Amino acid sequence: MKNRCENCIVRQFNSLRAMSKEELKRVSDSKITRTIKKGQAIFEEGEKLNGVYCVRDGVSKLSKLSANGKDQIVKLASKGEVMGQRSVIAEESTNLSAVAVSDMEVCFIPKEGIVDALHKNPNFTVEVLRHMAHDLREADDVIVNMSQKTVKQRIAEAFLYLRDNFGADTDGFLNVTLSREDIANVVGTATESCIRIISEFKKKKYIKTSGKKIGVVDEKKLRDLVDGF
Amino acid sequence: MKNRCENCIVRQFNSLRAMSKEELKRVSDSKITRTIKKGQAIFEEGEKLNGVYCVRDGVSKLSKLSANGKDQIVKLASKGEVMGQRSVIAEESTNLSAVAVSDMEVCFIPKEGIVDALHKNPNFTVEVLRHMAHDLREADDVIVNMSQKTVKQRIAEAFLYLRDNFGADTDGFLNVTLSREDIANVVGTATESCIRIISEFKKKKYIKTSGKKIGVVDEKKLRDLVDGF
DNA sequence: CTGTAAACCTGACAAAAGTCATTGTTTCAG
DNA sequence: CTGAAACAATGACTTTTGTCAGGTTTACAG
Repeated sequence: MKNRCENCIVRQFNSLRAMSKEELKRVSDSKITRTIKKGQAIFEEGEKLNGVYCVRDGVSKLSKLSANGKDQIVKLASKGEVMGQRSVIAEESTNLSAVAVSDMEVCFIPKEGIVDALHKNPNFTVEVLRHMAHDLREADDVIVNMSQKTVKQRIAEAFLYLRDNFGADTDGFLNVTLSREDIANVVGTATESCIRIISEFKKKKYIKTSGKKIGVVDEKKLRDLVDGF
Repeated sequence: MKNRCENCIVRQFNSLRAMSKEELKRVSDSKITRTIKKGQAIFEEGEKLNGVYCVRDGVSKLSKLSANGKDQIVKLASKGEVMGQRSVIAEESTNLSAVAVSDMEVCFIPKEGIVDALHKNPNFTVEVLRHMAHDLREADDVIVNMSQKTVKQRIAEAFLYLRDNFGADTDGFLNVTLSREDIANVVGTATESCIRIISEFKKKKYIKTSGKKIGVVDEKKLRDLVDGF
């Protein structure tokens, strides 16, 4: 239980045996836990990170400011996910900001331990590499979705994605609660367009709402919409 | 001169000293050179690749078929670039098709040599990792562009990108010649919309054309357009 | 050369998405 | 409990983009 942070790293990098005992211990010893309130930033676009953040609890949005002043949310990170690896590995400043979408608990892991393990432990590095290759493939899929699908399709897909990745409570409402604006920023559209489409889905009984909570009602219909009927 | 293929690998992976002499020799010995005609496929989406392709000459488009039947071009690879690494590293089938945009010469490098070096040479692996982290960052930028910029902005940006990355001849015409349909598939729009915007740019003297060749005339105007005036 | 297929272009229209303005509804700090 | 601020919703309108249905030009195999 006390070593949940190790698990973050291990899960993210998908390689339990890739890090040696000493490496894990060292990483674990140097960690710092922090509590973050909803709406607070963990780091901002352009900062130099000297370590990675591992999510213990809550959800964070990773976004990038576009030229027209809108945020584009590129990823949502929840329990067990690591933020800031790219920056640490490439030794560049981050291209993304991380802001808490709910109250969070994160732990910070200084880069030294990670960089060291990367250079000394090929198996670990290969696992990280594999993970990144996979992420890159997913990024290609996102690019295709963004440029070929309509806003309606992207919103439908977002709800299915949220349910599959963050789950739903016993009443069928999504575990992550995003504002309409955040949803708009995930799919890359205007907030008003997003609201209108959500209303339409609600009217057609594809989804249900209760306050800010949203629940998937008709998965099949949403799926059909995404796939172009 | 005979070892230009080594250079491909080295340049792409950005690490001359990261591969040992023997490793380089082995990679170089096992290479196979192939000539590909314009329009021919090098590999297709879904195939399992048992090696990577390194571009010696010409340009290839890497694209993915979307649900609505349109191709989305995700990347253009030219001299010195490697195609198929992700697939080999992640041990997944490719998510992209590679088709020659001009007559090409590529060399094929079986995966064994690469996989072997990855496991045995941490420096090499770290370099590859770094390269991939960088690509992933670029992918984020593309996602933001695709979802926040208008078609007109994306087309203007595409011309600037093509000129900066593939250069222009003495008359100012781009070295890569893409059909209007290909350009449309790069920016993710309908061919007709693409043609209309190209005509508009020509009328406004932002670009010039001669047959299929396109040249950037007013870089500043294009830049301003991309940045939203 | 020359016919033909592919590529390019254009107009007319429809659909999708963005913008602006306004109002209703929550939320939550004090 | 309450009032301001943030969020959600909706109408009216414009702009952008896509689609269909023709045309014209260009490339090139035979």
